[in-house]
Amino acid sequence: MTDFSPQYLDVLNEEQLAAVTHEGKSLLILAGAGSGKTRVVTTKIAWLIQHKHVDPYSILAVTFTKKAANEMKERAVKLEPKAQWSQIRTFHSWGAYFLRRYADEAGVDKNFTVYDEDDMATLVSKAIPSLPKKEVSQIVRKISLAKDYGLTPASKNLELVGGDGVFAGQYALYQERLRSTGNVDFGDLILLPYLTLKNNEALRRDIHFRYRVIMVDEYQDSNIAQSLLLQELSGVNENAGTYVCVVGDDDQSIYRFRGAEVRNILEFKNQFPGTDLIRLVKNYRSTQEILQCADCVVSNNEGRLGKTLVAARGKGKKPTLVFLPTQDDETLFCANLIEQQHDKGVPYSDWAILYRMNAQSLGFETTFLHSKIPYGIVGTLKFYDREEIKDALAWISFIANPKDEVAFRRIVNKPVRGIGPSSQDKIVDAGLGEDLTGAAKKIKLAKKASEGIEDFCRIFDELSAMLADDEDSVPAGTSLADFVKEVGEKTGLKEFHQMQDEIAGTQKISNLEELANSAVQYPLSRKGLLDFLDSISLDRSTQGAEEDAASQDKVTLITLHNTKGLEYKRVIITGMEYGVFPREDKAGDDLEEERRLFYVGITRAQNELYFTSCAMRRLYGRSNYMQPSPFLNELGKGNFRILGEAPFGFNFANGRAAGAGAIEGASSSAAYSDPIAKKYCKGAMVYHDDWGHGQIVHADLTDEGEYVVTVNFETGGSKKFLPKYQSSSLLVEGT
DNA sequence: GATCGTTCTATTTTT
DNA sequence: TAGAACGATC
Repeated sequence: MTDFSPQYLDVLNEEQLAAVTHEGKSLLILAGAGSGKTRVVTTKIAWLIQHKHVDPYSILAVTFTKKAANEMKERAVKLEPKAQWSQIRTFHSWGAYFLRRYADEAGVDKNFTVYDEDDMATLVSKAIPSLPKKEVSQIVRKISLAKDYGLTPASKNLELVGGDGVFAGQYALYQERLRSTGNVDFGDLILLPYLTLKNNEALRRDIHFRYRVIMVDEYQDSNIAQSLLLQELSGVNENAGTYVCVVGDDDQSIYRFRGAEVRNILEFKNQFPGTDLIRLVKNYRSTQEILQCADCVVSNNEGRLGKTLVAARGKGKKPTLVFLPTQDDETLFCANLIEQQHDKGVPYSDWAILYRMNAQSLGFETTFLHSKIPYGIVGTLKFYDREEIKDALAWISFIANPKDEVAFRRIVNKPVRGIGPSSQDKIVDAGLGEDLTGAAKKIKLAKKASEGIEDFCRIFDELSAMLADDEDSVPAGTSLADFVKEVGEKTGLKEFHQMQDEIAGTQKISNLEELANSAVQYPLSRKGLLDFLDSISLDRSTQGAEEDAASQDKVTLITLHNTKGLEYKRVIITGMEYGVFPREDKAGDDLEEERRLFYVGITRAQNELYFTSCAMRRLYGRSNYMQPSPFLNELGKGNFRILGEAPFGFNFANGRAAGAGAIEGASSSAAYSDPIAKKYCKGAMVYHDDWGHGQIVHADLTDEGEYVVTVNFETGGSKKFLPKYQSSSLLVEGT
């Protein structure tokens, strides 16, 4: 490799280059939507290794989603193969890595698995008996939030998450019970590394010695605990000299309700003194018209650092706001629009339908099914949330860590082995904090139950015996898939779910097979099993759904939240009504977050953007008169055109609303102000040097924002022209 | 432990 | 409206 070959720097714009080559204490990159931030981060990693001779091993780059982490790693390695030695992973998977490596220091079992919210609920209801289910899930939410805020049961300010003295006690009981299982929950993956580092100076030194560069992507989505962890990791308050670079967009922070704290990004420069700020505002994704709307909307927010995106692409087509009578008209309008464009060669996969609530997808599904428009929904029933998958995973988790009370309870009596809740309680009480199979064998149970336990333990032993203790003794030609398959067979789960399949026509068996297949890349060992479980619990994403839509030419139905990081050629943001978006209980900071969500939605669109708003909508089985979303008034004067009739009394700064019933295919009546467009308008008769006489039957803008017309010639042919470049060969007659 | 009828409730969800 | 959740019953 040549010592100096940064051709990859040539493709960067000025700000991107400045961000890549920045040196100093720390850097905050404010990266607007579509501004090429992944390119900047990956190039920076490559540049540091190649040009600044930073040891790749000493670079840590964290993101929030597995998908983003994979993409970042892949692109960085492409630029600089040595980046494969850097740690590029999600915050939580780094936490899992840290906790396994320093399990003793952190006080967890090396073989821990990660509890999700359901598991947490089971634990809460066992740690605090006789609580109604509703309260249990409330407590779980509060505990999760507390951990996101970096709060322990002993923390003074639990009221930050709405917790009082009672809650502190409940949190403590849960925590005690959780520790006795040896497992961790999601919050622990951040909070425990933070606490461990904070209380262990020697370990902290080691870590500071190891990580010299730390980068965090999507920093606007970080929570307090993550910010605290970053401070300990980097040793910023101890002058450890680590270079910290965070990238984010305060305008795209949409996970406040889950503990994300915009203030992390707003106050970064205070936490990391000497921080430089670079803004990336050149947008390579959307047309100028779309970005204008986005900017107008988000400038209504007060709590922001402020930036205005600049379109690198053409002006484009004005977004369209469509007023419709009912939600059924809304789905029909979308279907017609998509179908109409499809007839003209626009693939279904160009389109995404965005909505605030999952419930809104239903109407679109029905209509699309009816119209035979292929669609895919992002983010519904997740694979790993399915009953049969959870059952199999509970068995696998229990074999990894037989102290796992939650997994034990889930599987011990499924299929029925005569071990009811009271027997389960007896076993768990006797064996809290130890191998529960051992405890189960020791204590005295009813005849039926003890026979069941014998059976259960036999299965456990047989399955455990399949796994190699160390990597060297893994038999050739095997994989963890063999084990997962055997879990289905031996435990009776397969038989159990086969019955369900026959009764309800479900896909449980094939789901179990799919689970086994996904384990094929892991070795048949204890380590392989833990890696497999980690890969599952740390990637609960709606994997594949987006790629699926593109590869199979489907319309994407998706919640606004789920669109973050994605882009589509044509976007329809639906349900633009007060009460739906924004919800009517939103005010202050919450309203600003809703507005950011709108901003995220708008900036997903590359070429075309539509908003739909209904005068009437069924909500919770009731029909309601709706007011247009106040956000529509924030789109900015003249930044969009209107189809349909705005509800009475709703005046737009923007002005003109088309007459009643004027709902039509959006591209057919475009009013372009450009003189060329005026001249070559729809209906005009033209003469072409080569093709003869004809008429303009259609006028539109291309993806690049160029004015394009379709001409039908007397000879029968039809052809598209860009008049801007054809003014001499394509003549308008009668002028 | 399964099934049926009644009652209640109702965002968003990277890990 | 629709689903989950709970209690009563077999």
